[in-house]
Amino acid sequence: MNLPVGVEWALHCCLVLAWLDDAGPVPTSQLATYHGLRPSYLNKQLQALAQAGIVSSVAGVKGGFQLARPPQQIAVLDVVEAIDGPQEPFHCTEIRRCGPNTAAPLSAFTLPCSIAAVMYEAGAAWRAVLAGRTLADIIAAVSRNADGAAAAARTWFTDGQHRGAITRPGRTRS
Amino acid sequence: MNLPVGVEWALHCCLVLAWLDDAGPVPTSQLATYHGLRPSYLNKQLQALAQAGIVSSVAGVKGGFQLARPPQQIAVLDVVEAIDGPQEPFHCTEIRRCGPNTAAPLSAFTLPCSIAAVMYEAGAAWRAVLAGRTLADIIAAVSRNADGAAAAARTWFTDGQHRGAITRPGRTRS
DNA sequence: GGACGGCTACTCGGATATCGCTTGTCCGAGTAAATGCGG
DNA sequence: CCGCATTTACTCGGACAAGCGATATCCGAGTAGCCGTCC
Repeated sequence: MNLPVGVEWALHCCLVLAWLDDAGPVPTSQLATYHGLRPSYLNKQLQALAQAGIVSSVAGVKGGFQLARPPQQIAVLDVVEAIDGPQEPFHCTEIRRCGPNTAAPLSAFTLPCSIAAVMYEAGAAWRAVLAGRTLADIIAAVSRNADGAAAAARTWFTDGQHRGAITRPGRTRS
Repeated sequence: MNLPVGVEWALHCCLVLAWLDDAGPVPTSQLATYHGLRPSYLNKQLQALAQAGIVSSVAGVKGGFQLARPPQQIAVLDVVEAIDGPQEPFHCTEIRRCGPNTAAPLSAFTLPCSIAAVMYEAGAAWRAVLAGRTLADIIAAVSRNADGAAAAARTWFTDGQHRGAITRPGRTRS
């Protein structure tokens, strides 16, 4: 029950891309430098986002990624499922049918497994929260909590500061 | 974002143990045969349940496992966390502080990351559903959907049928 | 001076290695029942 | 026949491997800007 690290990376990148919406495409290298992440692996996450239609990629020398939809139309769930996949956390393998009950009539199993039903209900609650929060909500929350963040990011990116790439160690989880 | 298979196994075993509450301890081998599971690996899951205080183990020749609490006091969340661990699905690594913002004053980050807040909220919703459903609820649901299941299990276990262990292939996910 | 063709540098995109964690297995410590023996 | 010590078989408990997915990296295809040349 661990979400891939790429989910966090993708969400933060989407937030930055929303802040820089009108500034043209942003390349992976700048996003990686800004967040202190490895460009190679971040590239993979952004590819997944592009394949899901959340961001659009433009090739070429001034290329990069930009949001494909306005932030109000990007749910957090969209980003999570783009990286992690749309599968349920819990998979029912119908073990209630694997023991001596194999001989039982098939009609006894028309209704779903009650255990799986509870787990699916929990998964639905999880997705409901993520589906109800959009990128616009996060933007609003950040502007409430740390108002200067958006402006600072815009300044950093538009001024093209590439100095001092602060890399963080890979694979070591604090 | 995948729950270990052991979660499903543990929940089904708890259900059976609840049905056989007054019949004394049930050994791993019988639980494995009944569900068509590998005894060695199931033993590991039951150990985790015992360590969490959900089931109590009795050693010896007629030993096995039995529920340590009445089913009304065993939430589904207890079983899930006993197997999967109590950790959040999402881990905030504070990447907002890793880029050029490293130089920013610490006071700018007193409030939690808005992205992490949404993810934590989703995790809380997930746990809330699992915490609100107890083993007794599942028993009630099964008796509604498949009334004969409990009685059939009781008969199978008390009659001591060990014949024909139906094993299911490991690692192959249908 | 303006337009065009070629070049270059930078970007995304996917194919390719590596590591940790879940999965899977095994054997030893411990215990309670069963058994044989003595009273 | 009853009580007790020994044996025995069965249980849990934890230590020990294997496989797969997440993590991490690299290089090739493609494109847009730039530069030199020609008209």
